Amino acid sequence: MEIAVLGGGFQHTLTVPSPIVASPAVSPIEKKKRNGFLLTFASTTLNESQLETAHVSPPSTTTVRKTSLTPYSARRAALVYVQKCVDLDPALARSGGVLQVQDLNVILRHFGTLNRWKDVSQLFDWMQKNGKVNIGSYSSYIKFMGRSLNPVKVLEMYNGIRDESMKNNVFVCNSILSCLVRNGKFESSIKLFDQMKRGGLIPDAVTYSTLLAGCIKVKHGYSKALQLIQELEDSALPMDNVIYGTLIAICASSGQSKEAESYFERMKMEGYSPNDFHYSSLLNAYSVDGNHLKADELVNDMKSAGLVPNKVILTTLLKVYVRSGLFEKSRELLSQLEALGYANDEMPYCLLMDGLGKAGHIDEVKSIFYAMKVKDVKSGGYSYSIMISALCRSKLLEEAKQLAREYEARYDKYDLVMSNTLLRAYCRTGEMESVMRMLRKMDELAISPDWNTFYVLIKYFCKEKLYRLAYRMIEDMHKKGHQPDEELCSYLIFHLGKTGASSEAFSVYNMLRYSKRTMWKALHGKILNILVAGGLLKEAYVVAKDNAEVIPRYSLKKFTVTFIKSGNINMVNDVLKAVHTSGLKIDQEVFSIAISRYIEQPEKKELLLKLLQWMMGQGYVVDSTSRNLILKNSHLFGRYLIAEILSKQHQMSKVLRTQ
DNA sequence: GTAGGGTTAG
Repeated sequence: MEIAVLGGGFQHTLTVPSPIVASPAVSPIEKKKRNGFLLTFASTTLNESQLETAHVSPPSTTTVRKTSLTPYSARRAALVYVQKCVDLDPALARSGGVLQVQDLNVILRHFGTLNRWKDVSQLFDWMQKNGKVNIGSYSSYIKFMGRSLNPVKVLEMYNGIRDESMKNNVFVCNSILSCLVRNGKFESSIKLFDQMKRGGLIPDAVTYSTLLAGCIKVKHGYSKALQLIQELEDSALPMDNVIYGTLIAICASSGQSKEAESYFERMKMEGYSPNDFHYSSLLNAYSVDGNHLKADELVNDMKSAGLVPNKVILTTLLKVYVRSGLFEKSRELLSQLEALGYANDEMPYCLLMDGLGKAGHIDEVKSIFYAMKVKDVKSGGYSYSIMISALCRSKLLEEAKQLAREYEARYDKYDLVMSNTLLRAYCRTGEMESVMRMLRKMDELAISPDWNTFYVLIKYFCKEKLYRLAYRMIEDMHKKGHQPDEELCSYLIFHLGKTGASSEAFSVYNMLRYSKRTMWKALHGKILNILVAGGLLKEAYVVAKDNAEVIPRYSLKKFTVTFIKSGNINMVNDVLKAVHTSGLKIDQEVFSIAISRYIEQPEKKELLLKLLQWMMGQGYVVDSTSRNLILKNSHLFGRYLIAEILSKQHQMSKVLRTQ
């Protein structure tokens, strides 16, 4: 057992150079670089030979007593031993007792720095079980587990903390929030932040800086950032250059170039010198509105300040030129990038290709794409995606499909955008098998579809006349929170209606109606026709009532007649009133249908009486056939009442006639 | 040795 541990430990020192044991010859620069690790050791007086000894023979409480090692050195020895061990649990069982919280934190950070997540987690568990944790342990643990992409585990741990002062400690909170932000859980981080504040957290500049970083790549990130900045200012916390940098990037990514500029100026006014990041973020903001004049000026300012434009700055400048439509200038800059050795990956080519493609210059896009192949530029798939999209846009569908196949054969690498691009190429060329294969692939790789995926598929299924399938897709799309737009909905409503799927058509109509998207007015009339044809009269009533003013007369009339004939009898009067209120004059023919229907169902006599009274109030006259029909059946309704109403009706019609 | 950041492509 002991031999195995020793052997393992030794092997470990051979394969991974331990930062804690300095090698004999270390250059001053090297020493500076490793300073972080060496600090652990700065306070100890142990020399290297003692360390090696300590490492080779596992210390135990008995050896501590029996040898001449001081308790302090024993702690050091135990630290090194645990840090270098292969099997953590037995090592902790043997030596953990000697170690203090700060020693364990050193080991925790050591494992974390080496990306040994399993060890980090195992050690932290042991520390918790043995009550050897402090704020530092928590914040380091959270930091590392956040890096190993395990936010769920981190949250569970955080929720399990009983000690309120620990739970609301600003360091612990900041590292939790950072973990969420880094893993793309911005919404959750904001929710948790509010919860933490209620629990007693007093946020500091780091807290705000952490949350601001999350605003960059989310929708409405800019307005959220403004709220956070307001809070920061209300708390009288200072803005530093980190916060300014983040803010400029947020403005750039949400198209707020004026605001980006103003934060940049404010930062300079407060005495901070902008660095490469500040410059490139502002430059990026200028790309949004294609402001190449300001961009050139900024790059010149930067040079005057003694900074040399780097690869990112020049690539961003290229983006500005492309967005400004200055393709000649872009080509020149790309040549410069090539000369400087800054065009060894595909990004600058992609920027130019994308701009050219969107401007419809497909031949130039092609020539850059093939030139890249000749130059052997590294590609991660972006250039393929741009090229395939450009081909689809120019309706060169066969070429797009061929290139999609080539990409799959060569790279077999997928993310959401690539999957959508390939799907589009296959859908537009009607490659059903490839479409299905792509969908299975997305499923396997857990790539969840977005708005574009659904859009492409629904259009495709419609084209293939697979309307039910298209409907299931749009349902799924809606459930996942993506709002289909009007074009797609009306297209599908039309086809569903034509194939008699009126209830499905109605549900698509409702998706659009209850979304915040605009709605084509004529759609109300279309859906009404579909519902009437499909016999969904109750639904038709809702549509007719809410949108009567934009529904064509003939549709409204057709609905009214159909409803009076076969809709719910209890609602017949309501329908007539609603149609009348919308300004449509009701024909006598319609009333006579209603009256015959009531006569057939004497138990609804109250409704007939109400109708007759209402008609009178609105100046509608009962025609002679209906009148005779009512008189013939007056015993069912109460002779006196009927006679009274009819005589009033008669008088009214006489008045009307003389008029 | 407890926590934070920002730049370019589909």
